[in-house]
Amino acid sequence: MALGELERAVMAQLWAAPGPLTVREVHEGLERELAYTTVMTVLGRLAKKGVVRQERDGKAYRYVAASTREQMAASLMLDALGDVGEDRTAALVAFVDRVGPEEAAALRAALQTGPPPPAVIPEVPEPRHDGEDRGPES
Amino acid sequence: MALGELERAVMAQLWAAPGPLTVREVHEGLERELAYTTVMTVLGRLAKKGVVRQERDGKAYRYVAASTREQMAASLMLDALGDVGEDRTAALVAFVDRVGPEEAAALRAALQTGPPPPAVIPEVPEPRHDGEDRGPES
DNA sequence: TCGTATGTACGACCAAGCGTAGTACGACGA
DNA sequence: TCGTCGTACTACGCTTGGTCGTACATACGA
Repeated sequence: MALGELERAVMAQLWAAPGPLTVREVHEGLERELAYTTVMTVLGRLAKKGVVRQERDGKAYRYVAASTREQMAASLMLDALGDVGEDRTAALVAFVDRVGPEEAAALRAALQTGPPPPAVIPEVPEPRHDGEDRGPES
Repeated sequence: MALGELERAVMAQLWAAPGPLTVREVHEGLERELAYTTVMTVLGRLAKKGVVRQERDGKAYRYVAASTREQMAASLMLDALGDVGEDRTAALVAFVDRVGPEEAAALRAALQTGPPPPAVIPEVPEPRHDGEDRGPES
């Protein structure tokens, strides 16, 4: 589910906003000069894809991103990792081998707060949940 | 640089093979019934994208993947991570929060063999290079 | 030498997705 | 009633990926 250029710009608007935005607000927030209907079409398509939600507000709609920017990035990373098929380990090695030191530190920290290295793979693959409320896990 | 369905199938063939393959070999290795020229076109397009290399072999070409499956997956993961913009840390947290225990273990191991946690972020963001030979870094 | 098999180069067609926008139509306030 | 705001629907051009066909070169056996 790759987004196009304009779609990404629109998502950036939604992510940057403190709350749901109307089409008009997104339209005015964009750098480019675009027709109002163009933004509306894009928002409609994003809604159809499930990456944004429409909320009725009087006669207008307000749009809000269905998941955070970080969650979406994580999903894309998972997808990329899934493409590799079997040997995910090697892919992860190649990955950490190419991230910068800041990212490596972030990974280390995130892994420390996680569960201790399991001696045996537990039954349930996901022991803890705290930020998992994305809807369309297709 | 996302690949299509057929393109991924062709890449799977190339990755599974011990060495460079001719168009004919890829064609015969594919599950689907396709015209020979279809496979040739796809290989040509992959070559134009830089994900496969052509090597002359007599009158025929042989095709080989430009990078390993794991490197390509790592690249895609880096791309996804780059999309997030600023707060890569949060994205990485969300990522490790959703990988399975095996992947977490692989990440831990990879991070241990890596450089020690820097006390201060150095000037150059990428202090070490060892597996960085992908060509078209556009 | 000629036909056939093998390969490559190039062009073409179609479907889907994205960027862009216009038009039609309903609700609402001046 | 009329202009404004907002939505719904349609449309068109471009790019990309899947799928081939045709043309052309070349090697090889009859």
